[in-house]
Amino acid sequence: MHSLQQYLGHYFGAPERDWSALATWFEARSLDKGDFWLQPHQYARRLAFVQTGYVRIYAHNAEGDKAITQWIGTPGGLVTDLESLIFETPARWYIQALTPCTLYELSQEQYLRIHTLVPDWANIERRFLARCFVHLEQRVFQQLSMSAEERYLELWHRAPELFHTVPLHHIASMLGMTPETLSRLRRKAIS
Amino acid sequence: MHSLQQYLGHYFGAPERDWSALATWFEARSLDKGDFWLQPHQYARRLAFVQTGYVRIYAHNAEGDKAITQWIGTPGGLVTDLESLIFETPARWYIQALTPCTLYELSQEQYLRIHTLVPDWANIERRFLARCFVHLEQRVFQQLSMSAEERYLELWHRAPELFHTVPLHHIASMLGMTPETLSRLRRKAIS
DNA sequence: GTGCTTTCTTGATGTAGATCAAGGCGGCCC
DNA sequence: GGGCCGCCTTGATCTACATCAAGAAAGCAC
Repeated sequence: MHSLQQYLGHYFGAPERDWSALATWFEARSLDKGDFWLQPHQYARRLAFVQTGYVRIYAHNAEGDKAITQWIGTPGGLVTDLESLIFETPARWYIQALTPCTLYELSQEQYLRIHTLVPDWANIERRFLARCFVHLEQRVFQQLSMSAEERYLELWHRAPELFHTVPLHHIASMLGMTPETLSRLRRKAIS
Repeated sequence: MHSLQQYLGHYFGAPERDWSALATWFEARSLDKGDFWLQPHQYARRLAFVQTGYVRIYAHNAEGDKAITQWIGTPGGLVTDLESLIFETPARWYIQALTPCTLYELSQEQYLRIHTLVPDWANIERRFLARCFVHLEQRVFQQLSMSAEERYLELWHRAPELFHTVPLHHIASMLGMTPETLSRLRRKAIS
């Protein structure tokens, strides 16, 4: 468990800076398991750092018969619907607590005023958004270049705690495979 | 064929603005078919708009035995290695001309000075980077939720000109399938 | 605790898409 | 123009992964 200030430093790429002033702008909030933090057609109007617990970001496929988990937010992670927040459009993602959660929320208005508090915010935000982009670029590349087994092993090494904290079928969905396939790959990896 | 100013307006989300001053900061450059605009371990130090021609952005898989096309840059599109440009790290992508190309280049130094020319550049750039992020988010979602055939049809509707301007095996790679599969899907779609 | 729901596993079978191999054809170089 | 090479297609075969179905185990409500 770390402090909000550490999360800010980590996410915005300046861990040595004093983020305490900005940290006071956030508000704590808790979610029960299953609660929705956001649903499609709402407007995001806020972002949040996960303090404890796990949330999944998902949407339905075009046919509407399957829920696709795009991402699982973990402690220290930031969650929002970026498109909705920045462009003030209706959200496209469900964001739902997979476990009881505590979050630190920042409203859109406060977010847009960070530059009055942090002089070089424009530069920090630029690097933050670029980091997010590069991360997704990497994910696209993985999906184009790796097998289901390789994707599973990569996640297992990067975030092993996920596998005993959230339902495995959501992990399978995020990795682009069925729960059965994930189950078999796990058995294979253990032996 | 459109002007650089139109590309700027389109990419930075302000088509009505007068971009002529910034446009003078760009330099024209041409590439022959097969030329590399960037290779891994170089530093990007610039970005470019494609005026005419097509470029592919690719990298080798972990085993090093396959080249994975991440993206094909088309006229009006912007190409760079964002991570290398923003964080001044060695590039990870090859960027290569698939056809003879003309580009408009902007150096990293000029890029970092745009804010002196465009007062609300911070906001424009923020929206630009967020747009890029959302675009990749959509791509990840497509790969998680759509079949090879659906991905092919989606690209065919969105960018049909690609299919008669660049080698199909690069398109197949970008779509996450083999050239044989793309060939069979094309035949199926025609009939 | 009892019952119900959700999750996970396992096996049997099906299939989308990969791989392997070969041939045609068009562009391009000399 | 002849020859070569890159590209695309086609067929045969293979396999990674999906689907379908069932049962065990664990969590949760009451």
